[in-house]
Amino acid sequence: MTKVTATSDSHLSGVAIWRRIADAVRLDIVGGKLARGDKLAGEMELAERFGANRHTVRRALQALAAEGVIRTEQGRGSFVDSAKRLSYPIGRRTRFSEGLAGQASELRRQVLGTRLENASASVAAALGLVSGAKVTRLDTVSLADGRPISRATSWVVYRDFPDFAARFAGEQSTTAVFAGLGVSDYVRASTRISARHADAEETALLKLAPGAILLVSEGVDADVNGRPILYGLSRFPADLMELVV
Amino acid sequence: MTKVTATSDSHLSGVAIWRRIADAVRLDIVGGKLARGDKLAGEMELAERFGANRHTVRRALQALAAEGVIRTEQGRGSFVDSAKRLSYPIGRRTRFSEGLAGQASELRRQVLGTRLENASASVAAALGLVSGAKVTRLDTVSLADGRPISRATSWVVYRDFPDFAARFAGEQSTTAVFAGLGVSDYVRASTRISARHADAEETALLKLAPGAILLVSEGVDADVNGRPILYGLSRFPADLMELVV
DNA sequence: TCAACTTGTCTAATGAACTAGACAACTTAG
DNA sequence: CTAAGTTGTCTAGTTCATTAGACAAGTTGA
Repeated sequence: MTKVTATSDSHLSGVAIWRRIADAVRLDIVGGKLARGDKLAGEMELAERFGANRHTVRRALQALAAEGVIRTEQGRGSFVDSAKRLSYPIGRRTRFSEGLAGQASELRRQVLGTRLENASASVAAALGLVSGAKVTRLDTVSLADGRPISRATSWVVYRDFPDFAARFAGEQSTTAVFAGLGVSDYVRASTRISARHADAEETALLKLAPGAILLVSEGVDADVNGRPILYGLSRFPADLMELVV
Repeated sequence: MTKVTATSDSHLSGVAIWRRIADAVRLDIVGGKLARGDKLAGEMELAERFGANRHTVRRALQALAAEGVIRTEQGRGSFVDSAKRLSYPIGRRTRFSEGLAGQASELRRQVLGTRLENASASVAAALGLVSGAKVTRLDTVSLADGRPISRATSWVVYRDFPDFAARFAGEQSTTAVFAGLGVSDYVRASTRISARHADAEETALLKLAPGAILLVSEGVDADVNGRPILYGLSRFPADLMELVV
């Protein structure tokens, strides 16, 4: 378990001690050191381990209980109440549902909306367009067993696929939509991965605790001729997901 | 620029408002929205944008100035004083120095130490050993232009490469060490990527602000026959680095 | 039943975080 | 030079984070 230097520099970090303790304990759980049903150390022992007060530890445990990660019972202790992280595979043939099959019993992609917009500098660069060119934007949230696990935004060149938005309403899968538009196959041309804190909108949509960390995956899909067809920006809660290359 | 809902839920997140503002502004800088030398919005405008007090914004800017990300001048404003994120390539032939060549003028790997230890459950599983088998552990910190950009730990099967630790003292590159041990080529068999907050030791070694986010890359290198030879765990400051697949 | 150990709840005190307002000091454009 | 706009620095008050100690309430095993 990771040690947190408590009192000395909590005011320098801007991150409350109870949150750092909660993060450390959650890491042991989603990282596999503690399995579902395991008993956590007692509040006194945790307080000593982190060099903090028992009340501070209690606040961390309350946050984890509110997230559904642990469950606390008076007189007995706290127990792990969640599973390991899901692994999202990334490769040349990244497909959403195939990769997670077997790790969750129910996968669903929910469309937040589509709209036509002018490509920003970064979107235009990724798709090989001039800045301001028309693109179709698709916003989605994906759920595994009812729990949100990713927030994705995709941009498609409007000139090449004017029907993209309309077709997506009927189909649930990007692969199927492109198949209907004459693109029988596509591959991931490049992927960039970074990490940051979730903003307010992401916190709400992904039902996260405020201040949660996101893994951000940014990539371009290209057809068999290497022409860019889709630019995607996916955000995964780092506590729930890991990316496997 | 990302909006932060300020007063309403700062106490629920455990992350101070000034830190969230600092993170949002830093994200605009390392993400490329603001270039070196650009002028930031004024303190009043930032305060309004984030729904916070000017004093709170000032604290965020002071933190960024202390990190060396911006520079503030009385009567004039604040200016960007740092460059974009470095991109670390990940693929079947991940090599440290090759990938970053051209992005920094000086790359250095510093050996913190080597030691013989018994494989933990996760290390044993990755290398295909029984738990407790002897492995050589190597701890390093890498620097680009004098700035720490990664903290890595590697484990090598002792039985297969008993001289690994000794040889690493002379050579600076893992590739060169394996070449001297008869492994002419090796490839990355698998990579898992996650993200979390830095702990106290990582914060110190990587010279980070407390509470910084790390990208964690975990992978196994295998020789041409597919036999695992090295298990590596690398941690990159998410503000300085992104991973490119 | 009893003793030891667990979590739950209360009071109290200190310091940091945040807000609010005012004014000084500096820079720039007119 | 002047006016407008910028950052720097005070004071003051409220809320939250953290510590400390004490005791209640539930669980477990001897």
